[in-house]
Amino acid sequence: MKPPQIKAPVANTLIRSIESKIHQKLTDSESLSLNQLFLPIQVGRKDRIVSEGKVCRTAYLIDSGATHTFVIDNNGSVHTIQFGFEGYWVGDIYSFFSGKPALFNLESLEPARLLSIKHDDFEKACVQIPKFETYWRKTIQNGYIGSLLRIAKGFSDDAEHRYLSLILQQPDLPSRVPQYLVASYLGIRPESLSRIRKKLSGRPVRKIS
Amino acid sequence: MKPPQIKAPVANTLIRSIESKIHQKLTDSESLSLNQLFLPIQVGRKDRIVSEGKVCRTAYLIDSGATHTFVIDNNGSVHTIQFGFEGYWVGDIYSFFSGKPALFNLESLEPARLLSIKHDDFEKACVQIPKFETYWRKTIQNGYIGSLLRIAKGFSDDAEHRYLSLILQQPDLPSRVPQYLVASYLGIRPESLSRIRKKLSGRPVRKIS
DNA sequence: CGTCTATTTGAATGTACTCAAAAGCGGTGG
DNA sequence: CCACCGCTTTTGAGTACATTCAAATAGACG
Repeated sequence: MKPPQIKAPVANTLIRSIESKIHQKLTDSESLSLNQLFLPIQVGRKDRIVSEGKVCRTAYLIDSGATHTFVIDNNGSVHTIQFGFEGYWVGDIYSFFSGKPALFNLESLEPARLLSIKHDDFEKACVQIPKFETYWRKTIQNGYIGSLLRIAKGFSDDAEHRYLSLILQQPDLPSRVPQYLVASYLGIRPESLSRIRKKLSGRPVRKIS
Repeated sequence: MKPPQIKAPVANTLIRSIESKIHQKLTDSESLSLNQLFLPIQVGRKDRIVSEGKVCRTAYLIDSGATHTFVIDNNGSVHTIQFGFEGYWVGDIYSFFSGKPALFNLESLEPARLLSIKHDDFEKACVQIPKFETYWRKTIQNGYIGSLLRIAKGFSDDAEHRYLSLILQQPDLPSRVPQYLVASYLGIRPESLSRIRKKLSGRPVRKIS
């Protein structure tokens, strides 16, 4: 529950992420200030980072590793909202900003290094470093657009097409994420994804020798 | 294509929207500056405001009326991304910020009055009036959270439950939006929604046994 | 190696879809 | 005022895709 803190300096994943998104360099002073506000943490495999129903006023930028954000429905089924990889912001944005109980769960899929920032420090960063605020606005705008597109695609395409366009966009996803979670992201059952893959491969995956 | 401009002063829908969201009052000077950046426009019924594939660097705050944002898939079917009512921001956020062709279409459902702002003026507003920037960040954060929730709900619930929770949240929606568009929002065909409604109406809320 | 989890496969079921047509509703003009 | 027209909603019959339940197989890890 309480991940060990790391003493090592903040990786420049954060700085690189900001500079590439706002197309500007940060001054050394700005980088230093930001580094002081972020705290690197290390998590293991399948560690729960945020739990639905509990307040979490920390946001995380993934330095390395992978995570998934999900909800659990009345039947106990997992539904993946988002996978996170290097450079992704994860956490429960609702709880982070409102201070109310989180809507989603966040877990690591593999050992991961996260750059964490508390809400108060986040607000400070926005005030002290305007470039950071700009960076955040762009980040969240992109996230919003992405989720709208996902809604649109979810309607237009059947599961097979959704799977194909997913692995087209993120070819390494199947190798980093178990298949049943990919299914939960696509909104189908693991069995259905298995059948879709079988159909796409044209023959039983296993019996070719 | 080119809606008539209105000479009347900007309604205080904008000011009220900002003040209620940031929990602060605007000064007269701030209100005045904002009013100068927004241009009210009037559109009729079923007027196209933004078209997929065309750049639209204007955003709209609905003063009165209703809109819908949608995509059209390969089969020519309409899929509703969002309905807009009084106080909602509408437009293609992707095109607005990136300057690239819009991903979505925007149409009025009934005659509507919109407060429009061009991208350049939007940027000015963010710089000149920090409260506006805060307001915008909260607005877009809420939009993002809402779309994530919609994705989550879309998975967990079947069409009947999605319909029920929709009319629970927005009871007046069926009276303002044609049923086939409600269906397109729920991700089902009009025939299916008709059957769902029939089933729900045919079944008493509480069966006497 | 054995255990646990993940994936695959089979068979029956169900929900929403397609295609087709009828009925309802609202507005307009004769 | 009524007849007609276009659009929306309803209904019917057959179909497709994904689900559920159940079980076998494959893989990962200690």
